[in-house]
Amino acid sequence: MDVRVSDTTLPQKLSVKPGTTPLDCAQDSSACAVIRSILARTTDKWSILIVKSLGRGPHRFSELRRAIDGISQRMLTLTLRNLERDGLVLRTVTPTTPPRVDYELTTLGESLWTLTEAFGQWAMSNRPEIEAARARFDARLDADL
Amino acid sequence: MDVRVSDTTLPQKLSVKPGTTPLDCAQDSSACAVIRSILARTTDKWSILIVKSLGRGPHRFSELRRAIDGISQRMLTLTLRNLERDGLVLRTVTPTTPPRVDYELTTLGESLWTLTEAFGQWAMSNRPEIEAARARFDARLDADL
DNA sequence: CGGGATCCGTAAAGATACTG
DNA sequence: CAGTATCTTTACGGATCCCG
Repeated sequence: MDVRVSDTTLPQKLSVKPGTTPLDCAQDSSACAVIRSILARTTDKWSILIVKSLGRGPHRFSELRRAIDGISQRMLTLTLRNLERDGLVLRTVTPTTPPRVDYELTTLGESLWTLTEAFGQWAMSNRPEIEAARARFDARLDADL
Repeated sequence: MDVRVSDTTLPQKLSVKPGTTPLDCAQDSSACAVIRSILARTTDKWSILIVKSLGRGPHRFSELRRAIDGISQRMLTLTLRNLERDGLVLRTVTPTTPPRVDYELTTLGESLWTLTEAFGQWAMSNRPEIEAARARFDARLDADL
């Protein structure tokens, strides 16, 4: 069922080889669910910011809370628990008074950090272009009305 | 398939000095909100899967709907609109009967695709380790009860 | 076929108060 | 200080109907 596009200029920079279809959700649907759960956990709003913050070394709970603007203590706790559960973050409790809890990235977490860092860099460097695209889109919507 | 993410932007294992705090959300809080909105849009559950599907070339609406298991037509429409608004996806309407709409990644979208692909690869290759960590964590919870 | 509009249930996020 | 528990609120997502 070859469907070609009748458009004028299709960049098509990516070479789509017939045999190579890596990571197709349709053909390995068993793994897909797990992958999706991993992606959902590792790429959600707060996880990215937490991993980013921990990328520069261990931090205490209150330090993270202050570093990540707008996060509630509940979301910080929940997200840290999930990251710990996935083996991305190590939690160290020092039972003093007052208690002290430090969080740090595991080796696995550090490998994830390089990816989130790349994501952050991408967002930073492409911010003007994205904002321009948004403005154009919204302007076109207004014009069509 | 040219998945080079490390060329210029990906920092490999930055040295973690105590004083240096690059990309801190606290010190550039104006940009932080925009970056967060970009990250929220580009890393949410469906966007990643759509970008991944479009990474192998243009697709129609119904193709995407079949390719992405579990997505509703509403979420597909909404997410595609948002991606289009951010300049990541190009929407081409062919006003035939029945109508035909094709979606493809823009150049900006392709640069994002390399990142999501890297994320997917990371999730795939680290899946066993993550599942093991989850099992360990859950087992420890049961033991503590 | 590719949506838009509407209604609605649920689950996640926020705010607040309390505790070891 | 680092959570837990509870309540409220939000918006996410699905189902349905409709139209060009």
